[in-house]
Amino acid sequence: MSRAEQKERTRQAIINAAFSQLSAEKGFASLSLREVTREAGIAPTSFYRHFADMDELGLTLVDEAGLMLRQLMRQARLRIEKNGSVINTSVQTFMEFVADNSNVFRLLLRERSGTSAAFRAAVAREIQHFSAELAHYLRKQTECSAEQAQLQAEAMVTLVFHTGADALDAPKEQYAQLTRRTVLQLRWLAHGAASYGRKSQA
Amino acid sequence: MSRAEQKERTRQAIINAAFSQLSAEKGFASLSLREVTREAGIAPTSFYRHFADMDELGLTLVDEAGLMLRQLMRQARLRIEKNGSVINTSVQTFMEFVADNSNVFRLLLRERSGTSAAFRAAVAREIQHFSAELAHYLRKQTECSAEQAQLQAEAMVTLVFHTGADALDAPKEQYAQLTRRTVLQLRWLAHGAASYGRKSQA
DNA sequence: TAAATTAGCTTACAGTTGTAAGCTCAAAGT
DNA sequence: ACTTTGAGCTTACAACTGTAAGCTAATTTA
Repeated sequence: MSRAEQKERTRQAIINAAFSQLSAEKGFASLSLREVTREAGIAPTSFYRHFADMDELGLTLVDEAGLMLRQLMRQARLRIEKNGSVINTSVQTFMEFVADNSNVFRLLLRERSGTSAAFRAAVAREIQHFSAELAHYLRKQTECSAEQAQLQAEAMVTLVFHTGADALDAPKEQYAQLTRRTVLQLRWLAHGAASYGRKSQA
Repeated sequence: MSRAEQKERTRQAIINAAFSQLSAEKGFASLSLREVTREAGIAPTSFYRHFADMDELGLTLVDEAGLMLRQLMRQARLRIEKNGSVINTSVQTFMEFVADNSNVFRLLLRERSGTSAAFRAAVAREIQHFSAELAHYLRKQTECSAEQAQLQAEAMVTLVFHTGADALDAPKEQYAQLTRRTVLQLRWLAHGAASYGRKSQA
């Protein structure tokens, strides 16, 4: 095995260890370098061969999470093309993502309002991509100004994220209801933006 | 000074010390008992005369924050009666609260998705009160079912909270724009809920 | 007035943390 | 074949954490 190959392998081991230690009870802030390296199977000080400090690891995790979000969008896009209903399919897909990758979603959710400005900015950027894609769809479906579409998309993402957060603490039996409620909220928003915008082109 | 009086005084000193150590860079989780007692002017172990552990202190802080939220609502109510515009006045009032009590708002914002289930529940309860009051107003203004009003209120609170979070990282010059955008989102929501609900009484 | 209570103190300990210094030894470069 | 590089190791240290044990002194109660 080549040297670079091995290095990349332990790097991934560190990342995986970090992700696996995140949970409902443990956020990134309370992760310790020693615990992570212990799980990754290396000595504490070897950590520095890969990351300058825990913050650098954290930003890497956020990037990976953002990547997953983008994959999620791709998946949603496919399902929308088959299904047609943008709102319903999107929310459904997102809820599945939250259920299947709760640790990843929790990371984004927490660091969005966390104690590191760099983390907050990183998460905000990832969510921004997400909203921009949604805004693109909205413009295709309902014709309106780019600014309006963006504002509407941001509101929708905010509502969906919030529902995702609720889902983390709710039993699975409630997912359907949570989804239903959110879909209704989004429909109101879409409906209101369309008709209200027609009256006054703000 | 009576004994109970003095005790209450240092209890408040602890609470104040804790609040003052919260900041953009430091969340409740990274508060240390020793630091808090140092600022409160007592010995570390004296802490236990007032709280069983840091969690108990934290829940107290959340309660105090909820109290401030309720005061905020009362203030908003007064201003609405004079001003008339529910949405605009509410958002305005809320943004002032965030600006003037950013540490308090940050506490709620963070612990809402924090690592302690008890904290999350406590924050959720406070926000629930907030939404319920708003729902009450919505029912008076636009007639609709209680369930619809509640759902609409929750969406509005979610959007306003999110804007508050954005405001924490934004320069004050942007507050006006943030407010304007949010008001627009809320109007869409209100408008959509009214007209969409008329078509299909969900 | 004598006894009981208790807020706050001092001292102490065991555990954890991040990270500096320097070694080993296998892969990569020349 | 010889040298250089560098991933991972061991050891070590200073800083900090929460909290247990027990004392002091002042208020409260009997």
